[in-house]
Amino acid sequence: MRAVNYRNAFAALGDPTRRRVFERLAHGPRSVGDIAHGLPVSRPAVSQHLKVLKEAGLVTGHADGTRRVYRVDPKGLGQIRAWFDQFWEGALLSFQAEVERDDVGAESEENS
Amino acid sequence: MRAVNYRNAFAALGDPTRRRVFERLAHGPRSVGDIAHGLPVSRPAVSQHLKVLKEAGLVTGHADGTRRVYRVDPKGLGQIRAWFDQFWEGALLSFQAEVERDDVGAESEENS
DNA sequence: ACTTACGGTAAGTAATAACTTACAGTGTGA
DNA sequence: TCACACTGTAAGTTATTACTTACCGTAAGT
Repeated sequence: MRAVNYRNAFAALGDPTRRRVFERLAHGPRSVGDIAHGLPVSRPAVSQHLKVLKEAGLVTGHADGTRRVYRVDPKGLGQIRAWFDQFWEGALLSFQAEVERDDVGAESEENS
Repeated sequence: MRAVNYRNAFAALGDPTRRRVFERLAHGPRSVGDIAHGLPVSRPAVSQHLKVLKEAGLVTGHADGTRRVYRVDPKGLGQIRAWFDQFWEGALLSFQAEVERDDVGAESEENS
């Protein structure tokens, strides 16, 4: 059995196409062919993405006739959110503490 | 000017080592060598990870003597959170309409 | 039973990226 | 100025992975 942690979830959502698949599912349950229709990849590719998303605990799938209907799994979503929230608070706090200590008004550094 | 979207952020946090670097920064600003000390990768690897995190808008870096001190960028964090929240609500609502599942309590597994 | 629709899996390929060592650049102290 | 400490970058290697086509199993309609 897979880990179903935020670890895999982040890796899963890291891929653009896979994130696209996930976003479609957020609008409601959909079949595989339905998801693939409109995406620039083949249906097998979508199946593989769904497999990864499922193992990451982000989606669940159940049979409906010959179709496979997938939907977002709120449990997996909650795990990422939990990890992120712990982060959000901690990082924000330690940042605000810095701001108050010495003035950090200059955010001039940008990447190339 | 870079996109600084949640897109790059997810890809950035997808890598375990890079996420490790990011987590260290959440405890407070640190120098590159400080981050690398204790990680199973070389210092140049950490530098490369920091570059990716910076381009993803997740961290910022400023010079302090010969050291480079990095810290978490709350702006980048906020962008992911915004994307995630929009998702969280929408997906959860359309799902809760169907069934009432249990919450996000189950989190115990580890791997590798 | 036959045919069709739908989707998961196998196998193979090509692009990405995470890592290494070697080197260059910059700031600090004697 | 010389030596040292710290870090970013270059170049190269290796493992991962996202994608393709081909195939197989299963469910529904005729």
